Amino acid sequence: MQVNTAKKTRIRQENLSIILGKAEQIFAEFGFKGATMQAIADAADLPKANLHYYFPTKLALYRQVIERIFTIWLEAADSFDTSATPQEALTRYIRKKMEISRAHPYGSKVWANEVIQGAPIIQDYLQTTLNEWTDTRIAVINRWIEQGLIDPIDPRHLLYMIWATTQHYADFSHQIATLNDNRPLDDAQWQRATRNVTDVILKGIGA
Amino acid sequence: MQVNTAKKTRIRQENLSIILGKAEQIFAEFGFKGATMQAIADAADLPKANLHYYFPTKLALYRQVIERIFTIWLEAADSFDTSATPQEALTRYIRKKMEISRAHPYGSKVWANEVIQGAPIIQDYLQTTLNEWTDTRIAVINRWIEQGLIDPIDPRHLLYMIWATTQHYADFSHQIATLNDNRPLDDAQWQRATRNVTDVILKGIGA
DNA sequence: CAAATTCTTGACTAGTTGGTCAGCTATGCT
DNA sequence: AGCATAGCTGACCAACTAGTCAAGAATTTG
Repeated sequence: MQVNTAKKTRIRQENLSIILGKAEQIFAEFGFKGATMQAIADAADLPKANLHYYFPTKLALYRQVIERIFTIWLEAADSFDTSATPQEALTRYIRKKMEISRAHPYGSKVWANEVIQGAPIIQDYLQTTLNEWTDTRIAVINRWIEQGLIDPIDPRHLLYMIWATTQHYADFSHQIATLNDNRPLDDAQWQRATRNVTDVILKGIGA
Repeated sequence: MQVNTAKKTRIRQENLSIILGKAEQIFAEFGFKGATMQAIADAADLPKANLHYYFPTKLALYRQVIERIFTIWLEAADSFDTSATPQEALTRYIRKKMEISRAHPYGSKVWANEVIQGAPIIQDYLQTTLNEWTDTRIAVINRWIEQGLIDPIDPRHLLYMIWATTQHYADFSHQIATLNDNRPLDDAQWQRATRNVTDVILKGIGA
């Protein structure tokens, strides 16, 4: 049975992967409504009807794209180690978020687009998983404050600042490139950006 | 002639204003492609054909919306007083940007959407006006660094951080509200947010 | 090899949407 | 009042697009 399934799904796995990747790109570039199944099909080099064989509707495809992004987000969330010092936890978390912004800019853009438009699809994720995760980190930050390890800042605004700044490098990459002689940031520039962001935030909260 | 024009355009002025306002809202909520002329017409309580009387095409309407937003952005830009101290200039600029995020969330969202999608419409604004403005402020920040008024940080990343953080409160207002018991931030919370952002950034750059 | 299952695809449909237009009404001026 | 200009609008169309489907090709299994 397992062997059977594995063999069955070889082609399937490949096509799913290609379609999801291209869909992410097209959704990021044109928004949900602006992205057409035909455009995604062309990008994936498949006939449109084939897309509907794997994903019954455009919305279903979009949901899968969003879920993949959310998984990556959770991966970064874990790097906010609640048992570490403020310096360690935040440095690692910021670095991870910057790495994700660089590795998955399209995913970040789709997510941003979705939230900007009122999160019609991912509302439940925000209300449950994100809300819970945020509460635990707020508790940790408050403990740091009580212990005098950082300044008494509102933990929520610290988190918003980290999210905003790190995701900005993905979501606004076009603007950043335009102000960088129309070139995307190179390795050294990404490193410098990460260091700058980390330094300012850590120093800014007195860590 | 002038009197004539003024009288002529009374109705026109009113309708233009209503349409642009509603269009901003609909574009923010559904993106360019997702926003329909019919939806904008309904929101403005006008027949669709009437929209096309004032704006020949959807793209023309969108351009006007974007231009209005850009004007507001320029207004904020001026508050970055190049002759003031770092503390004064940045405090005023951040406060202004936070005020705009609160007063014009839809405009900010349209702008964000546009940039995320590669700025197909506003590319020229980025290349010219924004680029020039950025260069002058970079020069100012570098002077501050030379004079030892702030830490030697990359001026670009400081600007990106300010843009990202302040605009986050507009663009991600839905997410912020969700994490705030499903309520938008109230007056006190906006003040607190502004103070937090200002404090962390100023302290973070050693100002 | 033959049967069964999975995958592929061109052609089609129903619904949506930007934009048009001809004729109408309201407004303002002399 | 009468004329000219500006503003309004229902009805319509062409283009586009998500989704369907039936028939065929490829792959796997026994």
